[in-house]
Amino acid sequence: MTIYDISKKAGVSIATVSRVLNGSSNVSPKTKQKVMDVINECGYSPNVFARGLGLDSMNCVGILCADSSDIYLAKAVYYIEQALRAGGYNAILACTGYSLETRKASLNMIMKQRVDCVILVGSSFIENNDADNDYIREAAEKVPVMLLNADFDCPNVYCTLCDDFKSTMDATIWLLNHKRKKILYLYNSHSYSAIRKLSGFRSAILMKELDLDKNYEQFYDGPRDNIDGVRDFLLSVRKNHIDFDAVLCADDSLASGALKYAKASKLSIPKDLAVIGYNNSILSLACDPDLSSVDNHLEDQCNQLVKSCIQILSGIETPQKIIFSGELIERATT
Amino acid sequence: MTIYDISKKAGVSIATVSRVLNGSSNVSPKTKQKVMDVINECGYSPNVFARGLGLDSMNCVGILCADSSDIYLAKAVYYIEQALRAGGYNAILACTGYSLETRKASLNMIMKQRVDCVILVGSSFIENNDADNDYIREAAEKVPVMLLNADFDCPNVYCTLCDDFKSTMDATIWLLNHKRKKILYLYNSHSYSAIRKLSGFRSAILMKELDLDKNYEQFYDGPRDNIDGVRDFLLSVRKNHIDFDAVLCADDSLASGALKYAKASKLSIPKDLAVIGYNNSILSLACDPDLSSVDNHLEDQCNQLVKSCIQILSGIETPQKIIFSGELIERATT
DNA sequence: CGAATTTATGAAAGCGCTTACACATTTTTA
DNA sequence: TAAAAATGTGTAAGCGCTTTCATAAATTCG
Repeated sequence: MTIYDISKKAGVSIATVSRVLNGSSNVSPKTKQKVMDVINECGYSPNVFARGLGLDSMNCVGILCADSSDIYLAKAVYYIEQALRAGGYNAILACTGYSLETRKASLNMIMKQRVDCVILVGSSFIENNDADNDYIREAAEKVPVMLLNADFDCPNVYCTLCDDFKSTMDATIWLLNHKRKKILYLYNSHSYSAIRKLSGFRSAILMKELDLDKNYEQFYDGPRDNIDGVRDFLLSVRKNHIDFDAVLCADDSLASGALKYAKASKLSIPKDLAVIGYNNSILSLACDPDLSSVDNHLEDQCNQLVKSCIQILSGIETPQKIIFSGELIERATT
Repeated sequence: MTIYDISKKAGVSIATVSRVLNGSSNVSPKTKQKVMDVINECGYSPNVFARGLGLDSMNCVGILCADSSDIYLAKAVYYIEQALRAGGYNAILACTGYSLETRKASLNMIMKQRVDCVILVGSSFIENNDADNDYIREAAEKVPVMLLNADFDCPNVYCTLCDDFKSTMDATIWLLNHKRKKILYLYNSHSYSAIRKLSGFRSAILMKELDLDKNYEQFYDGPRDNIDGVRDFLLSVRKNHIDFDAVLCADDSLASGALKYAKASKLSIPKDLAVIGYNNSILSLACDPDLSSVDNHLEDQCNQLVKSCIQILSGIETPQKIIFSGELIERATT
């Protein structure tokens, strides 16, 4: 079933069929209807390859993320895929892992698929050493690059992010205002947003005219979903005589580990220890007690990102940076 | 940069370039090397559309799942995508939702993309009313259909699944052998695997010569990640004078809710109430106490599924059904 | 009402690749 | 050593679509 079959049945040329298929204006209503009827009757749909060859576009965008099984990234990928499909685009997915090399390889692979656009999900795509970000600049020379949760200045790169700096600062201030004296900041990534969060934490400390202390910025270097590992890590931190009455976490899984730590240390939550997570994922409700967490409006961010994406692909001008703000959801751990 | 450019630079015809690109045997080693050198030098890669047009294949498989943000499905999608890519295939992802209509629509959409194969992730794709599964049979007439976690007899359909019947039966028997008298089976789906699990539960009860009681098979009809909803649901079950000393759950999120229920009812775990989850996801470690859960070797299943998939696409004969067995991971809730 | 526009349609030339077929060259066989 | 077979390479015909350009038909205008 090709465009020729349709053109024959409808008694028109293939050019006309193609025109109605592509919504060209120069077709008379009668002809259009006639062709549409035949198309529906035959259940015809054009061959994507041939169409791609002609248009050099497949109505397809590439979604890259480090690890689509990470709860947070999985949510993001889901929202993005849904929004893309609602907008008439297909999504091809590639998980890159966290290393620069594998990311480059994945991006190349995706670009070869002639996607109309790539969406990079997660700030781990941006390296702190700016020279290492050339791979993104190169991609942006060919197609629009959308970044979720990262901030990157470059033509043809569009960012949608949460103001992690402010959210973390606010959460820290909130803790300080609620009588917490020694807040431990716990993080597990050196990505752009992780760094921004850390700065927010520091700024809050300084703003309250307290002293910065590196002992209160702990980096957990284990696998992301190893909750017991986080617990053990905090136990060892405590053993080093670092005393804290609150843990502010860059991620809910870390916070989940912090709760396990509290239990292992027989600390009462939130009396002896306050815990705040980040992302407000399902983990924050699976925990016991229910975890307070910073919600960064992921769904809104994803919808906005895709909206921008589709606008750009339609040739409509679009702001290069859209910033959402986070919100502390107070539950039983604060 | 097209195949013509390469052929000129290498001083051969485009047919020869195409041959080395496709690993045809009829090229002399010298020519092959010469062409490869030019290709590498120019960083050329063939246009996927043109190639697709010629071969009617894009080296791409479609992954369908109801909801890629579900922890379990997200893991599966991740493993599958990784394995596919390692095998040289691209993955296009579509989330279908749980209704038959949206599933059909998504499958149609994916088929139009001329994927070489579709992978249906999760037993929710199989309807209990067999006539409703015709949409899968139709798809299977065009491309191989791989099913994860479902059992479906049909030419060109290949299933990789866990023996949920046996796993659930074993878990039930385990509970009975450990002095639990009144086991509540809690589930939230009518999918194929959910039904299989339920049968496993019933078989165990019967095997121990106990009586089946519908009151001990409770269906939770809320959103999948609403842990508090599960808690409330169990509270209402209890209020109806249904007394139980163990909850066997079809999913970790249900089990997570059961733990919340225990806490709300001031029940001690596992003394007053034993809880077993299913899937052994990250939730089972975020819970308090650590949740016992049935592990169904998801990663192995996914790798096997993709292995089968690639074999089929390479024309190698492959078993139509591969069954893994589950394993109860005992933790603090039993 | 005839000339100038506008609108609707078709013919045909690509898009970049694969591959059947033809042909030239080399190797094997009797 | 000539005939047969195997090997290596090129030519050209698609694959199914989009789109330019030419042309025919309908509309507008002076």
